Order: sequence, then structure tokens, then C-alpha cells
Amino acid sequence: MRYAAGIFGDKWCFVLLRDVLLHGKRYYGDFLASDEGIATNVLANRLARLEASGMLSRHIDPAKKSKVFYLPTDKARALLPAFLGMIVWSTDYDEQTEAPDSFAKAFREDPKATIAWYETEIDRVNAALPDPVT
Amino acid sequence: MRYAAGIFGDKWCFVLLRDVLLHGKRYYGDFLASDEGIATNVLANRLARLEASGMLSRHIDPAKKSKVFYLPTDKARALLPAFLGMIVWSTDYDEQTEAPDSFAKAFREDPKATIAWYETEIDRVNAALPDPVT
DNA sequence: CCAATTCACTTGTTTTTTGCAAGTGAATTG
DNA sequence: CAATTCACTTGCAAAAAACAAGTGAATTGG
Repeated sequence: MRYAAGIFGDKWCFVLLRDVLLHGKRYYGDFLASDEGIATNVLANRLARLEASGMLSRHIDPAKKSKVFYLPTDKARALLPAFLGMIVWSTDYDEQTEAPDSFAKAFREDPKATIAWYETEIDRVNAALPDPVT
Repeated sequence: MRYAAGIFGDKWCFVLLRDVLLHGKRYYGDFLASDEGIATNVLANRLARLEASGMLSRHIDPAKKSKVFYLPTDKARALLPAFLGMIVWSTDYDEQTEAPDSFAKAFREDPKATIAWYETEIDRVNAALPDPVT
């Protein structure tokens, strides 16, 4: 748990992991445009930190070498169950949640299937990206 | 998720919730003695923040009125599944984890039972405390 | 009693981190 | 080949954290 706190017990790391796992964000520019409004220096710092801790892998877009994208590693993907658990919690206690009740219902009835659905979503987004060049 | 990040996307809030939910800590002095070494001003600030967001309730020990303890609310207890999910994740990826493999095994085989076990643990700790005086 | 102690915080002060504005340099486009 | 895109850096002011030292109510020991 101390390990977990060290990695995403930081607001921005938490937001970035959410964006990459749940919102299909991959490019630097995508992350920068997050609703929360992260500063560029903090974004660069946190992407580096997440790469260093093995949560994201950094790649250069071969079609346009000035663009960079980040892929969630298996280690990051393994957080999905915990993240989805937090979303369910939010649907119960956040009055302004954007997550529909149907999500919480589905997750509670069959968590494994819900997790599997998000896993395939991640694969689908990754498949649409160019072949990673490290 | 944004709501969740706002509440425990902060290292110290995260640690305090872990301590109250998983390590049976209740008294101000208990939290202060956490391995991570929180400063007193930050501790006071975070306890107030968690109380304001309805995660903890503050009580004065009637037996010794200078002592204060904090109880996790139902809202905080509802985070148990997500927290336990994170611990399972840590057992897989943190080489220095203190959690035994048996825990991850039990949780994966029967998450509901494992959650229920922690719920009763929380009740057991609470039952040993004096009647809460707000 | 009452001086010493415990306990949950506060109050400075220094150090670290963040947010903001403005670059920078490599790669690409028109 | 000048203008633009893009992923960062850099410099600086502001906010937050760590550290050290109180403060005051409640309790204990003599």
C-alpha cells in the first residue's frame, strides 16, 4: 500500500493513469488537454515519473517524429480492478458523478466481465496507434 | 473519479485512510506515529479535510477528555474493495511488499468474503473504543 | 492543591513543490 | 525555407510541506 501511495498517491499521476486506462488518452497533447488543467512542466515530470516506475512506456510516432505517445504497461493495466472499484464508490457518494448507475450495477453484478470489457477497450485504442518505436 | 482524486489523490489523505481502514488506527497519536512520518500541522489539516469530506468523524474520549479519536464513516468503509484491490496489485508488483501472498490469493478467490472480514475487523476495533462523544 | 506532564493542535520559518509565462529546438508543413 | 507544430525547459512568483517551537486545556503525581 505504501508502494501504491508512492506511485499514484499524487493527484497528477492519478489523473494521468485514469486518462490512459479509462479515457483512451495516449498522446502528450491529449494529457495536456485534461479537464483538470495540468501545467506542462508538471506533465513532463509526471510522465517521466510514471515511465520510471514502469507504468507507462514512451514511444515516438514514426509517422510524425515530433509526436510522442505513451502506452500503459501490464503493471498499469493491472490497476484496472482497483480503479473501477473507485468509480463505483464515486457513483455512490459523488452527487456530481458523470458515471452512469448502469456502470456500477454492471460492475457489481459481474466485475470480471466489466474489467475484461475495459481491457479490450485499451487494446482497441492501442491497435489504432502506429507500431511503437522506442 | 475526479471526486475520488480530490479526496484521496493526496498522499497523506491516502495514508490516513489506509491506517484507519486497514491498520486499526483511531487516535491522533496513532496517526502521528505512522511509518511515513507526517508533520503535526499536516496531520491536523488532513484530519480536518477528511472530516469535512465526510470520511472520518471526530470524537473526544470521555475517559480522558484531552484525547481525540476518529472513526471511519460508512463512506470511508465503502472504499475497502478499492483499497484491497490496490493491495493485491502491490503484492504483484512491489518487491518489498509486506502483504503475504495468501492475502492476494484469498481476495482473488473470494473478494466478498475478504472484504467482509475487514469489515468485521473495523467493527471489532470500533467496539473496543469508548462511546463516541462528538 | 499545584507543579509537571500529556495531548491535540498552532504558529512561525525554511525548504520544496506548484502554477504560470515564456522560451527552445527538433521535425514538419505550405 | 519561413512559419508552424510539438514536446518539453527554464525562470520566477505563489502555494504548500517539513521542521522546530510553542500553546492551552485536561490530567497525573506528590
